[in-house]
Amino acid sequence: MTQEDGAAARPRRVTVVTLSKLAGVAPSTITRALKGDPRISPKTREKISALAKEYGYTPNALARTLSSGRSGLYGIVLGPESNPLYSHILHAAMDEAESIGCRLLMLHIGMEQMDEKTAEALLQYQVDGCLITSAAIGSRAADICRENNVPLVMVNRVAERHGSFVSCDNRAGAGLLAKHLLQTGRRKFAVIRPPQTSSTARDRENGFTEVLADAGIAGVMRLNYASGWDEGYAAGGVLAGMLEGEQPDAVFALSDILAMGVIDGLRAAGIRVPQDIAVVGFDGLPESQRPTYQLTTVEQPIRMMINRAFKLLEARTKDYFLPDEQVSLGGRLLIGKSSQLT
Amino acid sequence: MTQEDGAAARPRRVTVVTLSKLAGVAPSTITRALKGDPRISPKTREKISALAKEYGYTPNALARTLSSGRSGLYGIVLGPESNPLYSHILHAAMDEAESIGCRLLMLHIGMEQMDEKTAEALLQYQVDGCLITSAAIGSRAADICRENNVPLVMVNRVAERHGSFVSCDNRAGAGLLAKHLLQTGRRKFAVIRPPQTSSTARDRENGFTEVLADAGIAGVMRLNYASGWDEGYAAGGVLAGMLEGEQPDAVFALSDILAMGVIDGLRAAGIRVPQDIAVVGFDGLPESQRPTYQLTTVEQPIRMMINRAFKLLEARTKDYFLPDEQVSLGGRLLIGKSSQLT
DNA sequence: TTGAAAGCGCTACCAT
DNA sequence: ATGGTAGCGCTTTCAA
Repeated sequence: MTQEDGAAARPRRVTVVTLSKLAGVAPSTITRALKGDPRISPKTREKISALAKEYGYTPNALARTLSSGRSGLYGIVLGPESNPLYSHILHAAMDEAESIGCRLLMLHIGMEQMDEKTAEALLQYQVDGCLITSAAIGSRAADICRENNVPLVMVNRVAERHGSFVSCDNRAGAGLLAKHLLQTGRRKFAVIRPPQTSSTARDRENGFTEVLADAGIAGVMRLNYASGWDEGYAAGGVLAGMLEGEQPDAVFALSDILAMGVIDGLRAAGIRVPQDIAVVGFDGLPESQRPTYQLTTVEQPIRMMINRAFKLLEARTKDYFLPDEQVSLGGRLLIGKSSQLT
Repeated sequence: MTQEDGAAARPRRVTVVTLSKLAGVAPSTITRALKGDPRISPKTREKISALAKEYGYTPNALARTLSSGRSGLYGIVLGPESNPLYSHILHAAMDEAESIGCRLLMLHIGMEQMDEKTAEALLQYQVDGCLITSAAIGSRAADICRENNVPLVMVNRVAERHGSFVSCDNRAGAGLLAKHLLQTGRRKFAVIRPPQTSSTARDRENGFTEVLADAGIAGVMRLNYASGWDEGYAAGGVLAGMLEGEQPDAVFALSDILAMGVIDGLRAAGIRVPQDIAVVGFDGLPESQRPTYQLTTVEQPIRMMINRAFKLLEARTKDYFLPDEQVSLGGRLLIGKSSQLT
């Protein structure tokens, strides 16, 4: 197919060759000048960058990838859209990507595992690495990545078998919540948790109950509910319907979005929060801090987590065989009116 | 750099050439066989696809793009993460992309305009087109796309000057809301709107007030508030503080997330919704249908909008010079308890 | 029905 | 300090 077909003969995009002819130098000189190679004379460099600007040259990232092996593209996999946490993670990732000059390929959203086909997209588009937040990765998909040296970093969930990850210190954070509830006089506890135990959920639950156990409290009620607002609301209704003697006076919902549902569910059934029951969550979503909730929770340092995750990824892009690295960052206890009134 | 450096000599990825040697045919035959070219004999085709499977061949999308011109990549630009609408749009777009076999490059999130640098990424990664939802595109960025024949389709906002777009019929939808409020006996109206008037906001506002005007109601109160929950909450407080005679008995918040804030703000100030004031929104977010809100609103047919948007994009990928096309889809009125009790 | 070869745009290497 | 050239992996003519 030549230039002459079609109604309008549109100008072909300007490439390094175009510029090289314009400047009367070799293509390689163009490349070097534009990427700031110190061996190029200031004069030549200036002439070339002037030309590049004038002709609106934009490098073709694909061609570059083909010859250099690096695409500047990172894959990202997000958890379900029903949890605002992932919107915030995505936003943080976008900002971080921009600051380090790379782009994000959206691969998957949802609770289900990332499938084989998605993993193949990682290869097809030659991503330099992939950020996995929450959604589990299928073993087949993980194999594909390993076989092809695509670095993977998990955020907000630990790698099941091996791999690098960045997480909030879920155990310690949950411990802070337990201590706070004990200090404010609560004695009868319930944990609302997702039925399938992710590492994150497990750590939060254990961190919570261990502190209680240390304080001599053993019997913690456990209720299984999927992790959305709707399920939390339903759980709130169930808690509200309990007999006087059975009803807990403090509830730890393993995520904020769940906790928000619990609060609404309790209130809809006439239970006062925090007077009758205190509710605490985990994540530190901005939504959970609205006046209607003022949720006591542990704030995950999302931006820092994302920053670290990209650092791990970048390092493994340069050297795939670096050993796995695990980063745990402390969360900050936010005390709101969902657990005490003053 | 040869294969021999590094600790482990990892196998080079299998390519068409690898397969061609294995099968004893030319590389072009591999390409043809794998893409189902009818000229290849069934026997050869089968042998080749068996080999491809056996050796785990994955085509390199970048190399393909370089020679064919099509990347199978679409850019996407989203509005601010504080509005769940965009999470739902993103999810719908992911599903649609999967069903047509392409991938999404996340370009920008937020209210600010998509900048020049982002537009350049469209060229660098040779995207086949770009979906713009809500965030305005800078004129410079639009120029870049036009000059380089990158098709653009807007969703949920009309193109300012020219360009294709898909939107919900905002005027008609808002009209439905007005009619409903009139039918349920409301007579004193307020519109809560964002200070900067987007086309979407304008259409909704006009569609609403025109129906009111037809019913002989002229004096509609207008309050300017940015479009998040927080601002809605503040607006609710302001409405609650109004004098008996001035207070409207029905409020149209131009988006659901804003309406949710308004409801919470009113209730926090002791105003009953819907008894004292009816509140309606626009979007049809799942969040707005929670028992705590049960918002009366107009549901945008998001999945269908996204489907149409991709169709427009695909068509313009094949022929950039197709005329602009505008699609408007009707929204569905959802009547909830935020506007009437029964 | 298949092969050969050119070329997409860029970079890296080896010369000079 | 700069030029020349091969090659990344795939597709697409043109030939056979």
